[in-house]
Amino acid sequence: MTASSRPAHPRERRTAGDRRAQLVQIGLELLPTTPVQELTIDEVARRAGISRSLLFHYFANKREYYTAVTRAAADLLWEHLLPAPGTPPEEQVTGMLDRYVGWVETFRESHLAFVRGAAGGDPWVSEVYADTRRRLVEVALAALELPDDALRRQLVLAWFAFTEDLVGQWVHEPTTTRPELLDLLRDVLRGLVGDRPALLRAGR
Amino acid sequence: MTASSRPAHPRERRTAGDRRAQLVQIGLELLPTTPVQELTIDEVARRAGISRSLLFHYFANKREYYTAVTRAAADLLWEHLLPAPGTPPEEQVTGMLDRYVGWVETFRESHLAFVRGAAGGDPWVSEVYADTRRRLVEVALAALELPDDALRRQLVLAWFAFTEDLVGQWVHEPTTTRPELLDLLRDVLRGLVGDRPALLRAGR
DNA sequence: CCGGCTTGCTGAGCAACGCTCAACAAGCTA
DNA sequence: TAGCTTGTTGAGCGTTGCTCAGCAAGCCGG
Repeated sequence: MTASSRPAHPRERRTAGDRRAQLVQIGLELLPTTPVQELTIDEVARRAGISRSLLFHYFANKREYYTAVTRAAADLLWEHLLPAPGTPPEEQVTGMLDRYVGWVETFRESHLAFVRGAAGGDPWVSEVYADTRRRLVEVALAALELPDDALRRQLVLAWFAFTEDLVGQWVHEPTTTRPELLDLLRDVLRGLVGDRPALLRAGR
Repeated sequence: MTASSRPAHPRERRTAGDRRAQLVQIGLELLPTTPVQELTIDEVARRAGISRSLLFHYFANKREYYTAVTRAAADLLWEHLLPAPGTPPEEQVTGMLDRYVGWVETFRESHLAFVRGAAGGDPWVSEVYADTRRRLVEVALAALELPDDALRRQLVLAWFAFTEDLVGQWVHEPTTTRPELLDLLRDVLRGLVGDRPALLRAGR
């Protein structure tokens, strides 16, 4: 009123791409403290220094926004896990496992929050991570030089669930050494789908 | 207006216990179609034929309501899985496994919706099912006549995650026969925590 | 310099929903 | 009849997701 008609924070104008990226980034930063679906448009807009309306200019609705955030988180994980091209097959799986545990160790709550959000509630969000997992199965089976029939796919997916759960517990209460954990996980996987499966008696 | 001042549906007065049970029951019926946290008070009250206000008389807030619904679902599962007293130990685990698969086969979407809701999002809801799982671990380890040290607990919990995931996939795409599935799950468990563990090299 | 176009952006406002509160009413007891 | 307990409701408030008409900043052709 007393001052100029310009707002205190002069309106910051960005390109569409920049703004979208910023909003997703803010979502990522809020992930550890807030379940994805409970992010409020108000809070995100406030942190971005924009109006609520603008967020709806970039995302049709709230769900589209937080699925975008979830996808961004899944992509970060995916890129971190993927073996460098040229890695010999036998090292690929151990490498991915090692990096996965490292990832969980580094981000702890943040990652657990992501998994929770991805596992539960909204089907749209679940589908995002389910997609990433499916791609990881392909990579894993290829690295193990095994065919990916339906049964093996299911077993590797279930082994992911096992791994996620176990590593999640382990970072909070390390009941074994890190190398032992890695060996265990690799042995379980080999036992499940390896070419001379110790467990997979149910061949077809 | 034209008729008496009484409402069309004459007010149905119930005891506190009955009303609470009815509301929880309605929540259970809505579970398969709606993620727990997205249940609207309006919808539940409408189905119960009461005002929104009354629901808040029985549950302090929305979360308290849907955790009650979740707990009810978890209790149903728990009661269905528990071995009958007097069952010989070696039959207890196979029996629980058999009943678990039967449960998932029977309720399919309903159960998957429950697991999703329990796994994701709201920590309060997660805790409800986490509690049930912890009790199941105790039962399982006792049935296997194994000590329940920290490592074994973690492994059995992770094996639950494995089982839930695999059975969830299997009911949608049966890649093996039912007995083969049960054998596989039992073998994996034995391999993980048995007294001569095929996989548990990481002893402490 | 001006009109017009594109496009990033906002404010007012609506509808749905969670939640509160004062008060009514049905049944019991005295 | 009076009074107590307790199941129940309607009005209403604040927040939140979402819409819409329109402003404003930069860029263009004339």
